[in-house]
Amino acid sequence: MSSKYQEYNQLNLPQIEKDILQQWELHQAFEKSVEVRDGATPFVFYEGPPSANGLPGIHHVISRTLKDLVCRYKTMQGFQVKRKGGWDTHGLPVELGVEKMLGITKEDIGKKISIAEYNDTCRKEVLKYKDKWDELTQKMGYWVDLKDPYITFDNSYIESLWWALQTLYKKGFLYKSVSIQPYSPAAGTGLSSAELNMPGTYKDVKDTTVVAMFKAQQAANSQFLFDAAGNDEVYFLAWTTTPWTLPSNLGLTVGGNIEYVLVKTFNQYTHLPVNVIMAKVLMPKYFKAEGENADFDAYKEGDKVIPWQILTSFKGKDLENIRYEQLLPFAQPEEGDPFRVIVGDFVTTEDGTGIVHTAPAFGADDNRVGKKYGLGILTLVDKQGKFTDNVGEFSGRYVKNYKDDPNYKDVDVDIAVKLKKENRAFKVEKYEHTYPHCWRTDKPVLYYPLDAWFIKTTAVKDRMIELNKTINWKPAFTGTGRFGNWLENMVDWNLSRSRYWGTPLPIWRTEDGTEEKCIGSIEELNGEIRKANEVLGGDVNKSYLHEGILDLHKPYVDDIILVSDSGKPMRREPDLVDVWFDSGAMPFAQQHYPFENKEAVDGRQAFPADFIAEGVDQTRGWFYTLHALGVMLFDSVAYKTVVSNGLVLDANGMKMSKRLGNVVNPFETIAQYGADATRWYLITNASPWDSLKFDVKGVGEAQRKLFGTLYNTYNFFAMYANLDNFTFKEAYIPLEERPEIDRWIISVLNSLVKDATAYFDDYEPTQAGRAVERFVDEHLSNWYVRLCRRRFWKGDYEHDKISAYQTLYECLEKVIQLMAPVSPFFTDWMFNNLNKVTGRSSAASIHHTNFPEVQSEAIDPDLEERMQLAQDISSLVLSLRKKVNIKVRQPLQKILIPIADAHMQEQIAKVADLIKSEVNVKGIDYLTETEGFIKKKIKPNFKSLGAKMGARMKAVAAAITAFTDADIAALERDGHYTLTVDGEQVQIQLSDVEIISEDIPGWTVANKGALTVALDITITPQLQDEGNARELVNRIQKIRKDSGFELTDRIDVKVAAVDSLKSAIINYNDYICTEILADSLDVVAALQEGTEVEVNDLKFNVLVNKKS
RNA sequence: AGAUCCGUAGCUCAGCCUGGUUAGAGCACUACACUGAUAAUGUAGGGGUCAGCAGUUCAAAUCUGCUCGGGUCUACCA
Repeated sequence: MSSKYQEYNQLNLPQIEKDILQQWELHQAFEKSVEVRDGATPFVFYEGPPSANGLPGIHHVISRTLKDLVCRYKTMQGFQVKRKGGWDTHGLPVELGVEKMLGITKEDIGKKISIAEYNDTCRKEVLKYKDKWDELTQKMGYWVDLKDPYITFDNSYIESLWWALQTLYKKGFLYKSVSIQPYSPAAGTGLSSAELNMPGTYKDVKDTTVVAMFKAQQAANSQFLFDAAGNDEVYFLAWTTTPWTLPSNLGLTVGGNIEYVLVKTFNQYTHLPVNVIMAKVLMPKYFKAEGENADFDAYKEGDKVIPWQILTSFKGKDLENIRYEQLLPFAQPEEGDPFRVIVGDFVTTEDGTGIVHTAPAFGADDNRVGKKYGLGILTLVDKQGKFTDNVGEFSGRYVKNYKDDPNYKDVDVDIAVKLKKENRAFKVEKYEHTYPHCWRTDKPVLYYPLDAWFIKTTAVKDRMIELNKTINWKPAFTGTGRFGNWLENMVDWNLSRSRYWGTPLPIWRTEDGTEEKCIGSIEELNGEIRKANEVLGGDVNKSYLHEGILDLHKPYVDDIILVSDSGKPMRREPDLVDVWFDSGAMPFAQQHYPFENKEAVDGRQAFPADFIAEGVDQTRGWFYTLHALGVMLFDSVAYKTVVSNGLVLDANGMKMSKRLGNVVNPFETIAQYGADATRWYLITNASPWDSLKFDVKGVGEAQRKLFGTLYNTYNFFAMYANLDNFTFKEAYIPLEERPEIDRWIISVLNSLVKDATAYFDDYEPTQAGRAVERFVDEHLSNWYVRLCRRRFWKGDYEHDKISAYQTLYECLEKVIQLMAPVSPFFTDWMFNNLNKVTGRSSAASIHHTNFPEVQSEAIDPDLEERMQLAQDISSLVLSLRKKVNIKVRQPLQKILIPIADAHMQEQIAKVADLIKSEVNVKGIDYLTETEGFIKKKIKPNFKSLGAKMGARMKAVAAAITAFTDADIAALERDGHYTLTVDGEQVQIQLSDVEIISEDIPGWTVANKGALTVALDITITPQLQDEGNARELVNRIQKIRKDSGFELTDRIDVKVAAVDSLKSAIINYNDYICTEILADSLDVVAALQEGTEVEVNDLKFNVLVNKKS
């Protein structure tokens, strides 16, 4: 233990942090913070794994600060919080990075470079920036276990994923199907949504669009149309921007509640009379108003205005299942019941005709609704992007110019021409819209049916929605809004990715697809490997027979051939699984469950998480996959509380991106301002879920304001505590034996502890931090310390002084504990500085201590109220002094305060001494209404009055405002008053108005709310003397300080005082001497030596000599 | 295009859920004061069509609808 508190010359946060980091490492502070809670209730936290193939940015600092502070807080609350770090290592971004680095494309893999080599490169590259990440983790003070992280490419991790996949498989949740995915014929590959969202992929293109005419078939369910049309032909109109999909059309989708009309008119190309069906609200797009009910017989070719007439109208659902003739009958689907009108919820009347041409092969919506109605599927375009051989005259033609053919003819145009000729086109025009393009080839993407494996999440949709309601979402609207909607509209989870670096799907199939096996562990696979070799013989799986499989990645798993129950060879389904499966499975995969740690997960010790936090962009990513797997595998939520933090924008509100070059480098910010100030700024500036405009100036402000103030307060304490040898060795002085102001700050401190605890418990660190800021600045520094300064440097080391030290010490001790979760370095530094001397805590670090508990008995609302009164009154008096230009150093006789009730007077009386010394007046006079000369003002209380008066409110308010002094007096006397409004009598109560003492005629007054203060500004000669004495004290103190004297040095003083000061020096000689620690103070006639000073515009010399 | 969040002083944010009549704070700016915490502090001042429009209401920054601007997610769909 040290006997002196360390004093400092300057606050250097970055240096403090370096020192503390060293100590943490030396003493294994993090490990110990977990150890000290051995046996305590676990608080389960999951670290969302970052991908280390990109550099960390400032936005990573905010989510990690959030995670860290919750974990530190819960540790201080007595929970054991294990934090296993992790790395997300698979996936497309890794692969794209490697391809870029090697200068290859996907097609080159397996040709120019072996899959084994490629994957080895990925494995190395993915942890490229691990060192940088580790450095950030350390420097920002994020406590997470980096020594034993989970890594998603580890065999043990993948084995857990396989267990999960097999479990889902056994439950019947894993199936193979066709899905419509973005596909680039030019590149010959499917595209991920990430690739589709790369900048520049969406381009404006001009396409030929067609409103095609689908001829309805006459039948019982369509008879109402034909009745209206006089048994003429009836056509459905459907618009498409991709006419090349028309040969694959299998359905027409309408909106169930949309109103449609049957219209009699002419085809503008063939001039034949037709009857067409479309949505009513879209008619103006196709029909001119003046054509309505025009003369049909008079119409002739070339007329600008085409006559039309509505024959009947009906709802979309009336059209359901009406059949129509195939538009371009080149080929028919092998199965299904096509060419029907169906109902879908995605139909809008924004554009087109309100009837959607539906080709299940080329649109996700189309496919979904097609499946629902069993339309079948017809794919007349091959993977090169050209029509198949069975599309008549269009066979073999590319649907878009994928080969850069200079003679390419737009097939859409030819289809439009054909339809025009056949009286099957109602309108053909160019249309400009945005369309996605392949980022690598710049060619249009098309949506194409590809084989894929799915997880049937829709089977547990209701359960997922139900369990989601038990999750504590911060902010709540993310859970009900964004996430809730997402669940409501959920589709099955497409697991398949045709890539190389990822978790392989552990499914082996016979060639005909009739038999398959889903493998759930390494052991099972090795058994199957040997079995296949025995049954199939030869070289099958030869290289895997001895040691079994060593790496669960491609290409090794693809070498393995298994055998089906009927003895047929089975090969692995070539897909990898979506990386989101990797991260969604981390709760159990990080534990290598169920092969290890089975009890921890099954016994709900390590599952589900009590808390997770990530960026709001993870809502449909990690948050979703965690939830889906939690529900499907364990019928449980995966996390009880989730905080989604917003984005970090730059100072101008722009998203930070490498492209714009506005990324804030976290290392620089931390180096300059320190991690504590950075963390504090990030947490307190905006709620975590609001997007944050990051401005380094704000970090500087946090540094100056909060940390600077605390540091000053500490230094102040240390300076005097060292002089007095205060080490908290005396017994704790009971609160009731401490002065008012001590009990007040302890009361406020405990209120703060109460509030901060509630905020932290509610995952509102922003509110907690702001409350702490208010306390440190307004209450502790600018009121308590300022008012108590004299107590620390005046007088003997006895009861009052010890009380002050104990009080200030306790405030510092507890406030840094409240701050410790957010700003771990500075608080630990101060904790050590304090604790080294006092040894109050046996903990080696603030992070091993228990969070302060509220002492409710210390909270005194009355006390807090009257101190607020004292602050307000002081503030008013100071403003009055300013108004009449009288310095605070000049004592004044008294202030007058009108008193509303006895309680108020009692309250003020208790803090009268504080007020008097703060504003330098001799006394306080309380005025009650009996004095009679206070001018009062009355204001209606709208809230209570409004409820009673309703519409008469305005008149009542006017009447009250017009009250005379007599009216007010009457109301105060009787407690009620009857007034007449619009001829009606209404009674108002005292509680319906607010009466304040506004003015005391003849006095200088100031108001704040209901509080009024008047100041007596008469300066008597005696007051003048006292003021001058204080001026002199001030000047001599300055000389002492400038001369570098110690606080305790005694002095002799000679003053060549001018006449006007003499009486002050004589009358207040003792006072002055005590203040300046002088043994003698003499007035001399003239003085050559000494320092020139000025008081009230008079200059004279003062000589100060230190006694040896 | 849909969903959702955001828009209050030059800047960063409270207040909105639960409507109440002079809309607050900090920073920055200006002036004055204070000073044994001093790169701190106090007082005063300027600075706002609470994004816009409409509605509900005696009363709207606050509730409702629409519009505009910004962000995010989902989709790109006829």
